[in-house]
Amino acid sequence: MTHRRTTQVTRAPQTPGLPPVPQARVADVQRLVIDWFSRNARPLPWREPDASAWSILVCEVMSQQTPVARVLPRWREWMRRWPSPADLAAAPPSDVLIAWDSLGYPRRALRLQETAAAIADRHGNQVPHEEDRLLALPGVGAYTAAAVASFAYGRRAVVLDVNVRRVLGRVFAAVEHRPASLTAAEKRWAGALVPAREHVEWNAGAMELGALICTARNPDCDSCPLADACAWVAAGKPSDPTVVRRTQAWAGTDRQLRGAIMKVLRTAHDELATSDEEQAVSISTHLLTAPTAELTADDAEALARLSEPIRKAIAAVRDLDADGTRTARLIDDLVRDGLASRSSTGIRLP
DNA sequence: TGTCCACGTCT
DNA sequence: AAGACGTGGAC
Repeated sequence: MTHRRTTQVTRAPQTPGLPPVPQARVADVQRLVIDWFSRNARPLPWREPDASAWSILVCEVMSQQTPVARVLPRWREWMRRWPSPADLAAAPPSDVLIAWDSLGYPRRALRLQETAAAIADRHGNQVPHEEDRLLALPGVGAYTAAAVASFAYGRRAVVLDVNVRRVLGRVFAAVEHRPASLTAAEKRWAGALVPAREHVEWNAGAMELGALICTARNPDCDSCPLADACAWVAAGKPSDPTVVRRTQAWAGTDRQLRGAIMKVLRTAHDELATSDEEQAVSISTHLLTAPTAELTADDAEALARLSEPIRKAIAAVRDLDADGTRTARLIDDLVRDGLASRSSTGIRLP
């Protein structure tokens, strides 16, 4: 501990629920996080010094909503195939969606390709440095723009994801969670905590701490470098009764069924793309949407000609919607949103 | 086995 | 500005 006066506070604006923080505490916490990160950072490829800004942007978009372990193999494949934005912009969307695999939220893949085209066309194939220009790219919001500015270009940015918000909230405000929506006031408050130097290490370290130690459910405070400095620990780790954990409905939702339809299209395209014929990669809409009772012997033969993975993917769709009416409607939506396209013989990836 | 969880962007 | 958006692994 420093022996500076602990009554000295930052110039952070007064923010409801977010206390002013003594400067000395801030300096201690910054040092602890940065030192911890230097010893405990996972050796991820996008953290290598030679990682391109493009590779970092791709990683950040993939990592939205998705754990590192699932991102890693797809990110490697993407970087091998599309090492620059222009490479991705030139790829067929079907290849992009297949390479996205089951990362989830396939719209992110399409937006990433739109972003690649924008960078190739308007930014000389170079990922922009400025947060406001990054923010203008499709699929890039406040978090991703700040993360790229910080991690790819070393700019002093306020990187606030749910991990950082949770760590800062616990350490400085003794609260278990932050409310769902990120306000401008909270961003200003957090911005006052970003050090003038080593801000990249601070940003990355706070995220890493939130991901590995200061987790939402079972924080490993025994291993935490901030345990002695943590207001939440000092307060006895109070749980916040106002926090309602949202449990998204999943079973029976359109999202679930859409995912199953997309899996059919990916599987079919991947396995059947041996010729240029539309027919080869299309799946008869009828096989997906006909009520089970109306499937004919011809339909059964058509199914039998397909490979087992495709049949299983189709069966998954039919299990979720034996009636076929929802499937038909969702296929319309997918086509409208550019995730699928119609051909003379059925439905396929765009 | 299922239930819970992750949590940024867009509209 | 609350809700939609996908998936698989942890518990």
